[in-house]
Amino acid sequence: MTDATLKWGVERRLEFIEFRLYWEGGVNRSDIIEHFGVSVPQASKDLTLYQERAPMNARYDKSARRYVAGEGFTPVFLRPDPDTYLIQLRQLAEGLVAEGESWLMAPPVTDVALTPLRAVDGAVLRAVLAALRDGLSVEVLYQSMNAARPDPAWRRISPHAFGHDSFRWHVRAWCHDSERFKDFLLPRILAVGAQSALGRPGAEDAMWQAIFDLAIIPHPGLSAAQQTVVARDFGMTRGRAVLPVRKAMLFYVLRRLGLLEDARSKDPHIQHIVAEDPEKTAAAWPGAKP
Amino acid sequence: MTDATLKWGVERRLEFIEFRLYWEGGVNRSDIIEHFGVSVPQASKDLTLYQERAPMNARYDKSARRYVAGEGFTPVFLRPDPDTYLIQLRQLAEGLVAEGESWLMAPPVTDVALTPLRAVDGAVLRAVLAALRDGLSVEVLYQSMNAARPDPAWRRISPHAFGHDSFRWHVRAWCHDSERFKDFLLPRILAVGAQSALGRPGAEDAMWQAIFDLAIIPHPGLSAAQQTVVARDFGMTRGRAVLPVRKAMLFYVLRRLGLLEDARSKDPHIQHIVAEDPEKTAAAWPGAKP
DNA sequence: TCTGTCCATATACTTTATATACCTACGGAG
DNA sequence: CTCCGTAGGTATATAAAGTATATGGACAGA
Repeated sequence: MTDATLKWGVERRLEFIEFRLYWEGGVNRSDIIEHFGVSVPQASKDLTLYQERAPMNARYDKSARRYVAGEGFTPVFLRPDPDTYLIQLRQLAEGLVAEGESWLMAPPVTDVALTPLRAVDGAVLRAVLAALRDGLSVEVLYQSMNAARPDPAWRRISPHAFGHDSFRWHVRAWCHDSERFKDFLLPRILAVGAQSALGRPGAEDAMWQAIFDLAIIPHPGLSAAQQTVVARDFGMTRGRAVLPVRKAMLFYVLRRLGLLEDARSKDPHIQHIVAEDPEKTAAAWPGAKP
Repeated sequence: MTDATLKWGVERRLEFIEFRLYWEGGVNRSDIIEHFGVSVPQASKDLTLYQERAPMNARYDKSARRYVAGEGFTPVFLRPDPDTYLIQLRQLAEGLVAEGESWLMAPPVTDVALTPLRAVDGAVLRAVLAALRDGLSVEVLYQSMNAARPDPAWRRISPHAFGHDSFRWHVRAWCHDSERFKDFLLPRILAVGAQSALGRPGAEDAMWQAIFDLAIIPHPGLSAAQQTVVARDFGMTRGRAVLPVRKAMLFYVLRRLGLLEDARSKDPHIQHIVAEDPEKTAAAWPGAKP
């Protein structure tokens, strides 16, 4: 029993073996050889080592000629969390990783409704990250939706945080021109210029720092049984859930949940939830955003 | 010049060095030691090797005591794709990976509007994947939203594909009870039972196989300049974009894009796009879905 | 100037992995 | 039923990778 700590590379291979056993039902010696480029004997050794470390998890099926997951499988090298699988499936479906790099051997046919748009420029992202990291401001050529500025214009921003509206990436930054904290869509930053001194630190961004507790309940138009199901879907306790949301992000959360307009007047079979207090909710976000 | 092919583990470390240089601006020997658990001399060797393989990319800043990215940085071990960074940032912000496992050293403050719900049961996912992979049906205890079945009930399904509505995971399956192809929400499958023979293959799922070409245009209520910006946001050419969508996924795509109700009557500053042909679009999806 | 912290490198040693070879067990084609 | 082909296991010698330990240089800050 070598209880010694394993090398990083070996541990990755054992993790791979476990992943395949757990989620794909089985693993082959050749899988390891292909994925990690190791030799035949080394792959055999890895399988032997895995069986030492996790005795009941792998069982050789002579007929199928591969290792299959044992009955009382208890993961040792990875969390038995469905997310470890579903993240990879989603990335594969969205084309973010190549088939060969993924740990999924035989992924199911998968469709993702509306893969996020990916039009961020690498140089832009690097420059914004650098400014944020170093506590500086940076000039950006920004395409605003503001009717007063139809063409892209240079402005100086002091970025302090990133936000994702489940569709696109934003930068939260102090705008030196309008002297306000604002959201800037990363794909609308067309070019970057020079760095200089910081405008205002993120700690002063009141809308970013303030949290609004968004209370949601099942749509009252649903039957009692249906409301129970919706409550379970959204992890509600006693028929309500409270989501703490930054005020700067509230618009995006409400849009996502379909709560921008009057949710109670929508078809409850489409719009499953409503805001508990629509007026307070509507008052919490200050007008339309980009 | 050793042009030999590198070992998997070494290549991962060089990739890590490149990632840190490119996205975080610099890398330390100790970063490598901490992340991969190698010795001090080995980390030095890796840095030397990286400089051999990618001559202009790393430059030692004696003052800052770390390697920083060179001027004409040209990635060798990874794609200069912003997604490689943003995926990790998002996973970190959603708590899907631990801070230590991530390759991000100093991630910016990040907020994600509404992290996806994660209530899928591991055993359920494994059983559904197994049935799908082996071409079998499986019994599931399903909590329907159907008013006729308020309580969870056992039914048999033959799964053939996965779908993600950008919020939750679904399984597309033949339902043996209602004798139709349907969507089943993974979090609403409470338990799984025995496998048996396949009902109908996925090839016969007409709504899944059929593609609807969803044409979108900028909201006509926007100014011409704003419409141009929106067109750019959505990757439109000549003011329109066509998204090929499976009919089974159309409901989710339309809901996501805010096109379920009459988009033209909404505030164009919130609802940026509309369907080019709303009637054809409305006709393409058959009524409300779960 | 001294100290602590980075980085680089040299030597001897240990561990890991490869190449090559040979063995067993199973399923299907002839 | 025998003969392949394939998938898995193992043994030995050798090459490669990595460790432990020690030495030295450069720089920032006290």
